[in-house]
Amino acid sequence: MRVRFAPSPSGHLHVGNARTALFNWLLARGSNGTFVFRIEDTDVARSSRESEQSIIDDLRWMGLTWDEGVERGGDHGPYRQSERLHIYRAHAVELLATGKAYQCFCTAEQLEADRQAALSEGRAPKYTGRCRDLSRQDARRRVEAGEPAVVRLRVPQGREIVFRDLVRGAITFETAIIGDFVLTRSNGYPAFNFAVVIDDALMAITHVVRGEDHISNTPRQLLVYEAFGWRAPTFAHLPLVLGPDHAPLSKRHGATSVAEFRERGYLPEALTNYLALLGWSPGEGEEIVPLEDLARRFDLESVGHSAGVFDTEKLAWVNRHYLKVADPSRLAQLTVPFLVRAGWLSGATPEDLEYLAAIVPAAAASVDRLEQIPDRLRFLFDYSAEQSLGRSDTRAEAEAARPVLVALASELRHGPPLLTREAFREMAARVRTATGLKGKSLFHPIRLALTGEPEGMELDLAVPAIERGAGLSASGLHPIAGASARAEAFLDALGGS
RNA sequence: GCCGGUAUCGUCUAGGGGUCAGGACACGUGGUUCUCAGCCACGGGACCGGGGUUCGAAUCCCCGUACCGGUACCA
Repeated sequence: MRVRFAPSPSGHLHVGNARTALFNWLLARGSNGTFVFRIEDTDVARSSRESEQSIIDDLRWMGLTWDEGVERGGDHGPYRQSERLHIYRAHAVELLATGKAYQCFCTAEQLEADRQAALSEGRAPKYTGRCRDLSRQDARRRVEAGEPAVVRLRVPQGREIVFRDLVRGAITFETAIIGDFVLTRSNGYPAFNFAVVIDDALMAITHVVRGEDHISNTPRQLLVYEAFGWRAPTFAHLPLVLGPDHAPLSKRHGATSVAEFRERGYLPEALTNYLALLGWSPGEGEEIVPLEDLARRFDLESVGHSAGVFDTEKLAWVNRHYLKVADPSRLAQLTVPFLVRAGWLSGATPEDLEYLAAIVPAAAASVDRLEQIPDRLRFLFDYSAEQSLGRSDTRAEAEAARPVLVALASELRHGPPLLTREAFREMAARVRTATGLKGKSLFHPIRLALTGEPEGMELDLAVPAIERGAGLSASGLHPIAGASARAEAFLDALGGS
């Protein structure tokens, strides 16, 4: 089995296309097949190398590597359409020679007028065939005179084109509604339906798996295969990805590109897992299916037939799962850019990474995305007793809890650093004994004094994180005040008795 | 307009001539005796409409309707 993903490099990789790429990749991986990556850059105005590179980066980030294609090579290259122009030209000449295609000199204005006329008369707006019967001599003369020409396929009329779609079954089209479409544009570039067929045929693609928006291109492409006498591949059309309002997913729905999801801190395994289950189901209500399992179990027959709404909430839930099971040091690495952006880290030293690996998982377990981790770790790097007490409810609570704060400061002054959750719990128990307070009236003031925040992660996790951070020296991290210093500062800021 | 496709909780879906129509996300309630988040438990919530076939239709057939795609010298 040989499959391909062939995006046009005109922007970032959209999640809809990413899913198409994923399904193709899964098919190849699951069948020991070959995944070909081709770039369709014949629309010169919209294509760019930057887009191509970003698509490549996004595919690699998702873990979708290709066996043949751009930046990798292979026996069926080149893999960039702009480098295959000579191939399309030769094939256009071939069809011209056999009379399967002809040159057309109609101007854009004529074509538009024909179209309007057809529409107003309720006819199908297809090419009228004005140049269909021009003699070759005439055509050659006009071309030599410098008249711009396109090459059109001579579409046989009165035929029925049927193909068996692996997702939807038999689909039928009448050629009567298909006009003689353009194969080669007047600028010499091939049109989509022509280039695709030549590439897929020459690259020996066996299964064309693409979006549903290509269904009506399929009969045209089948006609091109037929004109060359080539055997057509098997087709499978995937349902589209929609936004919450059932319109095609677009920027106004929020993030739509893989790059954006990466930047917001979604893990690649979460995106691929989510995308695979949008339109395909493993069956028995399974929701978490890692990439390797997907490759083993994915099949086109159980791909759904209807378009799916991209649900960011569900993606977030999947991401949370992978965040919880992610390796701590990987998590630490992935969080670095976000901490740098927050201004709490310049360059991560191995020492910093070790520290982060110990604390980041606790923060990661309670957020949707990596992007939100700095906020959960704010208590480490951005402690300010004054600022905390600036909140009136915090000040009131702290004043009422002065005995706890005094006992806390005293315990911290005399005791060792609280490097473990046990050490913290024992210290808290001593404060409870000293004050006779427990529960909320004990712990909440401690939270306020040591983290500077009314909410946050469990204290027996937060406090050791503070203490370990305070013990760090000469690292790239923003300095972290220790618990004892915080308790003193908090009491100071609270003012006299 | 014409051509093609699609239709199960708000969303992703399982199922499929007789089921309490199952799961997940989201939502609501409760629990986790510091809080937020998380996590756990429980709860409400669906077969597009109309005909037909049948003892029986959400399931099969037909007709509508809605939505999506195409109808280009975009891909």
